[in-house]
Amino acid sequence: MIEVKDNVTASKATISRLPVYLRFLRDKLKAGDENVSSTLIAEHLRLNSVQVRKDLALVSSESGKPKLGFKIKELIEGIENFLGVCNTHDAVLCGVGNLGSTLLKYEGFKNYGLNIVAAFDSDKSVVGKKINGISVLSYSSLQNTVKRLNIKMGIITVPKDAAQSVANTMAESGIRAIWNFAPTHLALPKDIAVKYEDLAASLAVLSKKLEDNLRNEED
Amino acid sequence: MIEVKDNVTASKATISRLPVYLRFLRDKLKAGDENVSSTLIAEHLRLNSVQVRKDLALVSSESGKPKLGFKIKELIEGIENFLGVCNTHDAVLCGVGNLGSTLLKYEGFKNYGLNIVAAFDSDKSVVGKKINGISVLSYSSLQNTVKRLNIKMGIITVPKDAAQSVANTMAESGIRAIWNFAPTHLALPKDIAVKYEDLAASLAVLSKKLEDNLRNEED
DNA sequence: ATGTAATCGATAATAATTTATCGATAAATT
DNA sequence: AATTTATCGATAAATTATTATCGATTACAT
Repeated sequence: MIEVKDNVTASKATISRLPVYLRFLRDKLKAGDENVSSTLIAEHLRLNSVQVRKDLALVSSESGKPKLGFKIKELIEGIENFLGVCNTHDAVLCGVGNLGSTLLKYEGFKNYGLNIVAAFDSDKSVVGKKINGISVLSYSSLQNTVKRLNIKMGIITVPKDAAQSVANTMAESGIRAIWNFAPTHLALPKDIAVKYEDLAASLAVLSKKLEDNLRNEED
Repeated sequence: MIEVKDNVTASKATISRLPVYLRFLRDKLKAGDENVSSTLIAEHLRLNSVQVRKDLALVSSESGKPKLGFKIKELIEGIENFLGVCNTHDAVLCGVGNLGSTLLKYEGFKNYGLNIVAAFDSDKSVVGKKINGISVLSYSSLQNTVKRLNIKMGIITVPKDAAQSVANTMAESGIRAIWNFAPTHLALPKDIAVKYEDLAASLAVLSKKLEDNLRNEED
């Protein structure tokens, strides 16, 4: 029986650190370790140990032991539970080009509670195919499928110019969360959650870090 | 002549918002608009208008005008300039699988100052090919190439288990910033900047938003 | 058994970020 | 020309996030 903490609010920053912990912990477990200290996690992940403890306190039901740290298994369960790895989200993907196909083939999502049930494209040459076991259907059937299966999450991997239109269709079909990989801004009602997968933004952050590092060395 | 603000420090949060502004502004410009207010940007991007003004003040040399807002062109120039879209970074990519190929084909990087000069893989069946004009070389030549061309940035798109080893090689070759798409944690010296492209983390954030939205509706 | 070192959790302090307020200004309107 | 309105920038306040401190606890070594 997994104990759940309810009414817990984690900041966006914490939430994005949790999968990082999860990864690290899974690696550690695989390596045969049973316990881990916040200090060790912090060192490896370049974080502050107090922060690590605070984050973990939010999601883990058991507390750590002095000198030993935390039980890795416990932590993993806690994080998985918090992130809802168990209560899986069904999703549809729209746009089976390079990126779309790549995502369909990506096995890692299952570990994080995402289940892509169907893909859509308007290009007849890909419709009817199966990628990694997921059928590619005609774009015209998106709306019906989403309604019928009561799907709440959509992934957009179409070209820039088509993205807004796809997003609108998804919204009309009842989708409430959109993961947008198209390099464009989407105008959508506020009750629809949107997450932009913005490679440019990531790159900007990395470039800045690099420049800062290089500059600091000169001085 | 582009005026540059120097010694400006933007927070990580600001830096990751800048590309978002940039995209939005480019869209607006394309749509024929000349001016834009912080209010409008904030509304569309779901931000606070004061925050938008502050962010823009960091990167833009001209100030906005009451009732009109900012000149879009000015803003674009300012952001591009700040993000170093001009001072391009050369980079190498390692791991020409699904994801690697997709990234090599992605044209958007050029708009953000990233220039992938070569790709590497240990699989002989892809070595020698060209993808989007970029040669795929043998992994064994990575170190020499990086040193010779004095490349500072590396992109890792190899499978999980190979990532650490590739990262080490890159570090030894003089690379100072690593963009890691492999779903694993990397242990690296602190003077090497690392940016994890963590789809799981994005997904976690989106899932949380979705759950919160759905929960709020029940009440 | 006793002491030592590592770690925890709680609380306090600090720092960073976001948001609110407000007077000033410039375009648009009357 | 005067008034209204939208917007700005600056400053202040509030919120949030991070880091430091410290007594308590527990395994491990002596």
